[in-house]
Amino acid sequence: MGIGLFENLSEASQVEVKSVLKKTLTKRKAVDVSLMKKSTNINTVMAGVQALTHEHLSKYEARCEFVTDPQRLRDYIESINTSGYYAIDTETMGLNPMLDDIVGFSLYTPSEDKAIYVPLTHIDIKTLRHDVRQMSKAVALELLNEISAKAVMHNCMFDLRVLKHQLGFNTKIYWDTMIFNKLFTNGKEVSSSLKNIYSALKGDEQFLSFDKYFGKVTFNLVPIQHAYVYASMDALMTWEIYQHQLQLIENDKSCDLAGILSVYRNIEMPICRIVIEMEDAGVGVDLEYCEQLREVYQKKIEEAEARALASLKPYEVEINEYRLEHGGKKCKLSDPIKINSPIQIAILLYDIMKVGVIDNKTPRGTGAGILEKVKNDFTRALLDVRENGKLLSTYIEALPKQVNPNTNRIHTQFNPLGAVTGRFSSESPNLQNIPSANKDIRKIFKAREGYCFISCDYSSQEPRIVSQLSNDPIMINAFTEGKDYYATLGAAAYHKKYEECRETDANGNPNPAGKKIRERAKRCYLGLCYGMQARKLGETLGVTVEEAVDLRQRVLKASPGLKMLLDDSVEFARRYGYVETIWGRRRYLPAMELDMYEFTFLSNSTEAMIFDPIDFSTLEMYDKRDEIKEKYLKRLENARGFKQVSAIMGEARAEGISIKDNSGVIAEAERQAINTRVQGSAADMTKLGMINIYKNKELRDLGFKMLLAVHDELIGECPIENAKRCGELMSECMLAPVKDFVIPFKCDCEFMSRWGERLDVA
DNA sequence: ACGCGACGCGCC
DNA sequence: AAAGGGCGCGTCGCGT
Repeated sequence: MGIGLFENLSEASQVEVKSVLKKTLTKRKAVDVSLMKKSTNINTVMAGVQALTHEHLSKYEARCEFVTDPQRLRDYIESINTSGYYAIDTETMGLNPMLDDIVGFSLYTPSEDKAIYVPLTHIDIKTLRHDVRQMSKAVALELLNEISAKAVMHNCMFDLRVLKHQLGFNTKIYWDTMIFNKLFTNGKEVSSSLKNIYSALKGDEQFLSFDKYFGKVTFNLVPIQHAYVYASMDALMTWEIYQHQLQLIENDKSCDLAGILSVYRNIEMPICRIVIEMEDAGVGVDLEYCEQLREVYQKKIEEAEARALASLKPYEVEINEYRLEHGGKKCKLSDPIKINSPIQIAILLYDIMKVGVIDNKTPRGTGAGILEKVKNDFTRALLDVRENGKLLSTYIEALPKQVNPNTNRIHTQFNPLGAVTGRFSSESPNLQNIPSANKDIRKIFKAREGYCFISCDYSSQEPRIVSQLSNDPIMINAFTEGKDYYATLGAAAYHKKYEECRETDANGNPNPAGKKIRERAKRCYLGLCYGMQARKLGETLGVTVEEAVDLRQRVLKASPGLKMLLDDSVEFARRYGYVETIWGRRRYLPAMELDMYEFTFLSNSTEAMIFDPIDFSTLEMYDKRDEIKEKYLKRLENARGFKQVSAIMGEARAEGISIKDNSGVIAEAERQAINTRVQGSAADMTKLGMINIYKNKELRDLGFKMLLAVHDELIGECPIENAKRCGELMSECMLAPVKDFVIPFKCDCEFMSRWGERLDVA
């Protein structure tokens, strides 16, 4: 198969190639690489790569070129500058843009016939040395710096950082085809990968992903003559997708897409460089403190584990009996017991202690809620093990592993479109779920010498958004008067005075009765926004379902605007198949367009008979299909309760009709419709706040740098002496996007030497 | 040995 | 009858 790339290699060289490959093979993830799976033979692996690239990509050779001659690149860049726009894409050793080296880059501009690939760091597998037939990084950088045209990329968050860190090329992004695609298809089940978008665009051909072609083989090992078409095509595809996206906007005569386009232009594109600066700035970590914490928490866990095992002593006989009955040594209940195994815990709880079913939904669940209800020595100890174990493995031990050795800081990746609602997600590590209740963990993060953290968060951001969206007089009043919103809501719901529903009385003394009402109003209100049902609300408040139902009715009556918001969101989503935020971000909700019940007439059903060409009586059967459907729909509509519904569905199935119940996914989409408008608008607001902060010259001059975004909270760093002023400016910038709202917004600032450790600044 | 889904749980 | 929105990650246990 193919030409053996290693045929001419000496034995010794083969061994060396193998070691190089082995390193890279263990680094990368593999996805279905059938040609490589079975064999570790290097010849086969590389021949597979070659065969695949040849099979799929050789037909594009005429549109691609690899460039090692500086003069050719210089000419190409002149072309780029003439046309004013170009697409650029990088190939790298991995997916970490700060640590993984660049292997080459590709360019395309429409005034040239071909897309080009510029190889930089490929290895010649014959000599196992740097391939001499490529351009040096320094020369490439010098030439790239001549570009004055606007750059189009697919996922610029990655390429911009690679170009900056691995090549020293600092450039700006003009258009990002991935961001555009994600925004315009948000919520639909489509992939935004370059190859998938392009394949959909072309319709007739599947363009394979990096993994499909190269699997675990890093790109520097792919010989340039096999690599360049793949790489060049990335730039070409990006360009064509860009053209298609321009067309999409051009054709939108009714301006249906104006809202999303505005989010694209005014939020998501500007946010890119801001987030890149945050990621590159990183955040400081106290490794010695981590080590101290590790010891403390390890002790805590050992102690709790010992307590858990000791509490099982009374069950020793039962446990041994269970093991004997269930496979002895192979029993799932291992010896010693694995305290972190939910399966083993379930056996202990339900089969040995026989605590009975606690939660009907998860009859053998071992979650914290269930353990708290069982409440014996064992579950108490287990909860301690869980809690401290989580803290140890997820934070105390994991965070130091993420420290970049070059900067001694953690450089999280923030994905601006990581959540469908428009929120950021954060990964490697996730800095948006660092424990706050626990007072130890956040202190792992410390400000630079002479600097302090400033944290500025929107005070009750989502309730204010709800009030803005619903235009409810009670809510507007509470916020404009600066009253406690939930106390106001509680007072309106229970026809009491506002003062009676506050957590404290006029003198600042605790007011338990008021606190209770306020708490109920709050839980109920938040529950409504999340689509929580009365049952669950009752559970979380510790009241009966009846009381919960009553509470909900009271709150909805007290706040008619909230009721309208809930109803309108669902109605809008049902009519249009999507919802929008205040700023025009859209989330499609395909489930809203489903029928409550879907009918499939199986082969043994009446429908099958219509295909019998001899028996004309089946024609009559065909006509009856809709009738049958109608009949079942009527019955399902009138059915009360799960039992009746499933009985009807069973009956239908006996008749050869399968009925799919979509009520679950539709209800889920309804909850999402409501929540997305609220959460998504909040996300837009925070992002706009970030953009304002970034644009503020005074903040920049004061040495302020943004570091983290945690949904409704922004955290930055600045010299301690400038902290106070920076806090004021931050707050101003964050509030600017909502200055015209009927609801006043508010931000709270905190200054910290470590995260979670307050600092007084003059 | 490794990928993957389920579970459980940290945050807003 | 039953249904809380949005994330990422560690562990387990299964499957290949």
